[in-house]
Amino acid sequence: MMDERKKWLLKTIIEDYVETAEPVGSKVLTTRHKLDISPATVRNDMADLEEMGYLEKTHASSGRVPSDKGYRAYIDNLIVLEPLSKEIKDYIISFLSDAMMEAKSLIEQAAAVLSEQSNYISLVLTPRYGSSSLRQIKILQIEPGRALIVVVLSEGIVKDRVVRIPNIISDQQLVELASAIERGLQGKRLDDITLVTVTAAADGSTIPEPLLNQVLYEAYVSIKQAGHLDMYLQGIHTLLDHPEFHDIEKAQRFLTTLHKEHVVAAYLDEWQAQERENYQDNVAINFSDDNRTESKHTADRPAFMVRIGQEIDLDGMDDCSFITTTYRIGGELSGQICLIGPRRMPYTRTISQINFVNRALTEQMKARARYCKTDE
Amino acid sequence: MMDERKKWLLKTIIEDYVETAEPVGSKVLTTRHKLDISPATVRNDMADLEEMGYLEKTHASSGRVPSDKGYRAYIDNLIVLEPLSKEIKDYIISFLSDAMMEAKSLIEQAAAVLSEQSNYISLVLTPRYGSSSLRQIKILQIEPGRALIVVVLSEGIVKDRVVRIPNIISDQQLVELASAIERGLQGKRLDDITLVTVTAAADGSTIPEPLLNQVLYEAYVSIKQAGHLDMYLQGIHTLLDHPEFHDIEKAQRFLTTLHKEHVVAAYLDEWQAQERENYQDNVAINFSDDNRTESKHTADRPAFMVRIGQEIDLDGMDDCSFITTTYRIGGELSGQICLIGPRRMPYTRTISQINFVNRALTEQMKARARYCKTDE
DNA sequence: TTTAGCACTCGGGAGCAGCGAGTGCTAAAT
DNA sequence: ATTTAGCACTCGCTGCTCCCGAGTGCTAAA
Repeated sequence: MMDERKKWLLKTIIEDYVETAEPVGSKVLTTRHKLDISPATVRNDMADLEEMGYLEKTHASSGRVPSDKGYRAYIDNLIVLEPLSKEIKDYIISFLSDAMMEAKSLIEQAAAVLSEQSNYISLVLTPRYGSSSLRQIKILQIEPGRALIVVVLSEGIVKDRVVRIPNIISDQQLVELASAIERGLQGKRLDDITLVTVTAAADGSTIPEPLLNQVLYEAYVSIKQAGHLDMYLQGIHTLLDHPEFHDIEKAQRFLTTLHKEHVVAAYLDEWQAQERENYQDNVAINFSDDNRTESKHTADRPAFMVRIGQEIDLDGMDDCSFITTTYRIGGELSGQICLIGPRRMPYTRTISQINFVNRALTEQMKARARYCKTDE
Repeated sequence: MMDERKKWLLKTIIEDYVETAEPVGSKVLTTRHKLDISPATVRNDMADLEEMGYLEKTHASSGRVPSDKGYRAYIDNLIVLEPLSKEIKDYIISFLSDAMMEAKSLIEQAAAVLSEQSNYISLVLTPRYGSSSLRQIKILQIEPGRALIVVVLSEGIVKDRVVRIPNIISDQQLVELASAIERGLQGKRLDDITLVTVTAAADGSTIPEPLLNQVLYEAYVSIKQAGHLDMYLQGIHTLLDHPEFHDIEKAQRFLTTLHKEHVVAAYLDEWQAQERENYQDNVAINFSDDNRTESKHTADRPAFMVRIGQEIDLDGMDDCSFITTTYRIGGELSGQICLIGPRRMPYTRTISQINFVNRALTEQMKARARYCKTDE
């Protein structure tokens, strides 16, 4: 059914289309690649590929354009990733190393560099820290009536927020309260901490009852919020660089959906959960179909997922592609890196980029851990 | 030269154009507003207004469109602001009151609500805190090798960052170091603090020399960064709602410039400085030209500035308008609220909105201060 | 000073023709 | 059994013309 030549054709058609953004026809294809078969032969194969659902026509007598299914086959079976150049790799690494210097977090920088390199929109989700545990909690009085609550998780993640507190509590009382809570809850999983647990831990505080409750509530919320997932979005300005968004309506719907950040984040999060279940089935095997397939990185390449077109059911994003990879911090915790662009995307390049950013990010995290832990 | 009727005409033409986005012609104008003068008369006046530079034609036989100068005259002399409805006001206020509850800062929320209400892009700059003074500095060890440095300014502004430190310093040493610095620098203006001052304040620490220097440097940077201006941008997704950006090239250039956030921020910041100098001259007097001018708010209305079209020299923004107002925190410190949209903008509405957000923001700041200070 | 009347301008949409890149199909060639 | 040449056909795009309508400026009368 799907012989080697057809596979090669499909791959080539997709790559040509990605490059030119024009439907590709039989004639052009043969000349462009100096094929030793005639356009007519190509036409026959194309007709077959179309019947199998890998290609589509934009109108009755136009060239072919890949369908969702075509892209899917390409990604799953045909693609040959090309390694990034040394310069690019070094650039990405140095970009992330600088992150410690600046106020921006490593994760934020990862989103920035990915978007910059790919010229698409990037989106990085932090892990949900629910299964992580509490290491420290501090309450600093900023001024009478306001305090900064700092929560440190076992992975060294720091989150803080400014809260209102009753304005007649002394610095000393707050410090004592915080250490009581810390002692009581240290090592507990975030998910297992409740307002009741917090209150219990604070037993013995010298702060009078009603005032205490307010502070405890804020502490509780801070701990809970520390477990929430954050999201960094970068590169919206690249949107109009891609002809598929020159249709204003489309671009508008896209932006509107993207603006509802939590919707997109929730969507990605859910996916990740699903994906982890089916993981066993999806062991993608790159069956090579020509001898250009020298460089395979199956070993050290982080797993990536691609969602194409209709597979995405967010309004206004049904002719986009999402490329996502999962990065890990320590054992349990994982977050996601995501690249959003039109379906017509140079996957060989973008996948390499997202994979490398993933590797570099993970590397930096480890390096940080190593630096901090002293041993190992 | 510019009699009452011409003024009224100019005002009406601008308001019609703003509403319809179509060049306005003499016929339409007379019927739409049931004028008791004929189209021919209107045409004569329009010709005059054009000659004076207030109106333009898009082509030889088209209706008129306001020029930069026309908008300027409108803003300076003709506009009659309309107060916001009670509902809207309440909504804005409640939106900002909630800010304390969420992680987002008041200022970030102000940007969000302004953009949401106006459906334009909003941008809020925090003050530069250089002239503000240091109230607290704390250094919390997160784990060996990493610390959180918290800086609190006299206005109750809190900023913090995670830094690397040598990993053999004890918690106790850090606490002592921080209080030494705090004692030494408390009440000093941020601008007056240098690495030398910080080092001097830390004299007597038990941390050995080379390690100490690293920490001091980070503390110094944290203090300096606390003085920097931050910027919150909201509402990019509204861009394509406005027909003037349906030209892809234009929208693209706009986004590219906006992406260089620091450029825009610097630009606004510079303006503010300039504007403050010429402040005396600019005392805009609304000379009323018809008796609809019942509701003037000259008294309690915060000053706003509008920059129109060519007056803005940022690439890709030369047919936009910037509306800015300055909000104050306490005495010296002031930040900016800015609304960016196309020149054709319902100024009566947007100016009221930005003014009200300014008032509400200032109010919230005061309320917070009052709550914290207890007295007053 | 205002207005009616008129000739003129220009953008934009509708209708139409021709081009070109593409197709599918058939029949001959390998 | 494939592959290929040949051919008729399709359809989007471009450019052309034509016309409409909303708008103008100018002139002469009110």
